[in-house]
Amino acid sequence: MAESGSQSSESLLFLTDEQLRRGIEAMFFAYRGFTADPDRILEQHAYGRAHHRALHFVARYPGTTVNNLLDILGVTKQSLNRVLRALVDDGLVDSRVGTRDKRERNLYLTQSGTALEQELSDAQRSRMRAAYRAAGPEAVAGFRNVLEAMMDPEMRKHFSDSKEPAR
Amino acid sequence: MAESGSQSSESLLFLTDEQLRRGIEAMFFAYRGFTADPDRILEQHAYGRAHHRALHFVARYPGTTVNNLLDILGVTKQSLNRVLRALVDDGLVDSRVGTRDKRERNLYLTQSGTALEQELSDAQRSRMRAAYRAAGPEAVAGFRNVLEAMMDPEMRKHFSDSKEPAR
DNA sequence: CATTTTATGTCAGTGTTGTTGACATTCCAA
DNA sequence: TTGGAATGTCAACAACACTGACATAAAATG
Repeated sequence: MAESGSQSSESLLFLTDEQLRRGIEAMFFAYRGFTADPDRILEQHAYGRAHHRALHFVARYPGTTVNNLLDILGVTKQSLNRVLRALVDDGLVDSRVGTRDKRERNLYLTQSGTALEQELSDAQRSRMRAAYRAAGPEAVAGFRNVLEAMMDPEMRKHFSDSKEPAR
Repeated sequence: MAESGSQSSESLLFLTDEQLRRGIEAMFFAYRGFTADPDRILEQHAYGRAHHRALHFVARYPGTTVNNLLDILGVTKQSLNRVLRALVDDGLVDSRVGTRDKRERNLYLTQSGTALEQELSDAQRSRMRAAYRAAGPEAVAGFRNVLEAMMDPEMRKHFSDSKEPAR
């Protein structure tokens, strides 16, 4: 991938504290933009980012268990449970007792859950698409490579597995 | 900047929802990694991310005013005030009545404030540097371009101005 | 000079999201 | 049958955001 430039990695990778600081601030400001659109939608439904994250990963892994979500989201079960309960009570998430292991709950989005997840997802994808277009194709690969390198290693599996999952 | 690839932008910028979803998850997981190291340090000092952000931008703009910080951080004055008061009370930030305009407060880091900010900054820069090194120089430019395009336009000024500020 | 606006600080109340700790239930597995 | 895993729930608490209201000082404006 890449390495199409004329200069070697070493000569370009002299990183001043100033350059790193700019990268840090870019993450800060960009993450605000990244969450801004979904936040506005969530507000209308009296939900927060925690609900968005739950909806996202239930949509991503239909039938996932609570424990799997806990691992991905990195919060306590009490915290996740509060959020999931609200979504289940409101009829956005269906929590079915596991067939193989009846202690587990398999989580699915209902029709209205799918609808909200789509609405949130569309908004977030729209901004991501615009940013990708503005930055250009090479930037997209670089963006993802830096982000992946910035993750905690344990999290990388959630990101790396199923490179292009069954579609 | 870039465009050194052999394919045109258009052919590479066919973005599937799947690719966009991966970008979204990359942001989510990477931001967690991005804040993980400072969070651990802050915990020991009974501070949170809000304190880190305040320290960062006071260090970045010594003598800045409360109003300017409010604009950058995008929180309410009550929220910022709580954080600033703690930092001032603990002797990490010096709040001096403005000379030109006495309504304003000019904010500076004290010696111990500088020390903590350095500690936090070092940790965060260290991870950023590692990510940059792992991803390579082309990735760095792409990373920053995508992030900048993802920001809300109003925020871009805080990021773009003083490209390489007086050093 | 009087009035208004601006910058800041503060108090009270509320909501979301996270945390610990404790305890109950269900059920797989040794 | 006992132990432990998976889940759910209750209570309490903390960080960090919010709104609304009010106070003070000083600049700006008429």
